[in-house]
Amino acid sequence: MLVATWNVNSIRTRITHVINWLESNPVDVLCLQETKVIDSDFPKTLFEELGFYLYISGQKAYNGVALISRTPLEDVSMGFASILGETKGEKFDVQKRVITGVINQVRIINLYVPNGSEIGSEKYEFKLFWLELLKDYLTELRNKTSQELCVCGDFNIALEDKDIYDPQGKENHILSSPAERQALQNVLSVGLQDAFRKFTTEGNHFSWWDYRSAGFIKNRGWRIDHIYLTPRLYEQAFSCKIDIEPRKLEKPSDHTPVIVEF
DNA sequence: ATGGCGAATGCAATTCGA
Repeated sequence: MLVATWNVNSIRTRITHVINWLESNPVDVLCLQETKVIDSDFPKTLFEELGFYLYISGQKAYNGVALISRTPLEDVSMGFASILGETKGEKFDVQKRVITGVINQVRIINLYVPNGSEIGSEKYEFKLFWLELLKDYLTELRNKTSQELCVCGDFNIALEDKDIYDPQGKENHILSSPAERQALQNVLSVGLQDAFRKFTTEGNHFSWWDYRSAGFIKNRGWRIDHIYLTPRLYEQAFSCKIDIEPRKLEKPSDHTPVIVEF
């Protein structure tokens, strides 16, 4: 089975790139982030014409996640509240950042982790708290089902220095501060491993490049889009790659897809 | 240190992303 994750930075702007990519990259499930559109305006038709099933959770202008699947998914749900209950999850679900569904007894979880803006800001504190809630969400799913988890998305965190083009001084930078890394490590402690790092240990592999200052041309990138797997699935994984080709196109997303095969 | 680029909103200029 092939599962991919891609922050498209607006599905309406990127629709042609995504459709073309799916035609040459026959994945079973594609996890999209930053669709930036309300559900009624999501461009479904082109996907449906290719035979895909769509599960979407969007909002106006910001955020938004979607699962594009070749076969129907089971037990689809949106947001933290669907798993953690209204009192714990509800106020966080105003921002559409979480969607999950099951295929072949594997639970795909598609996440758009908050960016955090600046260290110490209100949004930074929100990001750290959101990650605590994510741990509860994953713990609950681990405890109440025997499903293996495939946790995909834009995590907005570079976990190691080698995930940054120039890590010097980046401990004071959003996406790589010690508190963010610790928060993600805490999430992973529920029993998740980085599929990409099973196959590639060296640095200089990135999934996001800034539009500004010719970030991609200069390969000034960050690896912030990840696929994490529970142990049995991790054992079964036989490839995990970053496809930088879509980042070379006209009017690209600033992120590029990551694909796992298991 | 700052700003740079791109998208959405809504129709100019601002907010947000990472």
